[in-house]
Amino acid sequence: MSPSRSYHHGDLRRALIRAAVETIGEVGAAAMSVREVARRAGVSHTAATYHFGDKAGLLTAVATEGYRLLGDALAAAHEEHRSFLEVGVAYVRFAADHRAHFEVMFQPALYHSDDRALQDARRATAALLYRTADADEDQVVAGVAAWSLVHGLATLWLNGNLPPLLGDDPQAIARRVAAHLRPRAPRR
Amino acid sequence: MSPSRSYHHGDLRRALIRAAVETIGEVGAAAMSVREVARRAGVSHTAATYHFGDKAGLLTAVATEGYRLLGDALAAAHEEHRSFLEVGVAYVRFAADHRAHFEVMFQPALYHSDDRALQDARRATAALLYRTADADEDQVVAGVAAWSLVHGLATLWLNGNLPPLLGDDPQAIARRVAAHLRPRAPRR
DNA sequence: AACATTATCTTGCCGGTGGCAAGATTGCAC
DNA sequence: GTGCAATCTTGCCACCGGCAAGATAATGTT
Repeated sequence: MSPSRSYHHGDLRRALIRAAVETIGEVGAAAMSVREVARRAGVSHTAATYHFGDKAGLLTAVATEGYRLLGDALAAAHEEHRSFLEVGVAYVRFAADHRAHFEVMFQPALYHSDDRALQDARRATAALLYRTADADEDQVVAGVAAWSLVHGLATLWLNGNLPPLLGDDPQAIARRVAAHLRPRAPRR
Repeated sequence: MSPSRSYHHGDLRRALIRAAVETIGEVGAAAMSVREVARRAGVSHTAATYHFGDKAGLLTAVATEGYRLLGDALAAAHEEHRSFLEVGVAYVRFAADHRAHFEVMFQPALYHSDDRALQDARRATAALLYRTADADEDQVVAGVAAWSLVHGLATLWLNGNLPPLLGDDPQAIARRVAAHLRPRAPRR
């Protein structure tokens, strides 16, 4: 169960990602240092470099995990409510519950955006947002509009650019705001 | 007119902001270093510290300038077209034309968000987005929806998260996407 | 005109950071 | 149990941000 204390540590890779997420949650992605992350995992900083190549590699792993988690959350919301709006709400909730992941995911300059695993995870999640299966361009535009709305709302909320008047519950705000999207041929 | 070559440099402050914007445009806000910016201005790095206090102070100046420029752009668009949609388009255009400013503005962790001049500029610009003069909460929500949409679109476009299918002209995309906002009591 | 004061910029220094090279330790294959 | 590969550490380097002290130049005072 817990191979924490041992010889070669067990699975440092996962522990480092955990520590990185934790650190980013406290000091922000820009201020995160590999050395600090390694310190939290009780390990030398070059151990991290060994597993991830470099700092950007570590952040690539964080972003990849983020896209997978987001995909899971969106799929679950869709499964449970069969509501496009609730998928949007789930998006905002994800941003609020996983600030660190979210922050990294949308700063591609911080990681290796050409990484294979990352691209796969990103593509899979994007497919959930604008159902790209049907090639109808108008539907893609509608999907982009929906994604833009919830993404913009999430980021503005995260960095405190929303008027305090609206309260501090991101999900409630999301429902009110998303209602301003013109409903358009929901399923095909 | 150009006091560029002289004794104490003339107006280093403006030159440093220029250099910072230029550097950020090339390497991103996170990778910008005060030393590099100072180098481009032909000056020691502590000269920058003298004018801005610290690195965050320099970025505060960049963000402040950004909010002012954005406010001007939005006001001009409103003045010219009297169209709410065109204000949104202007927002996206600003993000595309001033990537560096935009990138800094919406990463408050990078600068001193409690700075007076910054708050003033930010407040003034925000007032243009959801006309906060009328206290009607529903109108504020409508404004937040509009801002969220264009802000999300701008950021997604900036970091390459839009489907290539839509082309590469941010303004054209903005017009199509913004059309999905439910039109709501435009003027008071 | 001489001097003091202030604003502006430089040099020198410090701890911290990311990355590399070399080496130590440990698990595994056979 | 011996060789081999994986994993981690130590030692090093250049760069970074920030501080203290000092140099230089503009301005004000008389």
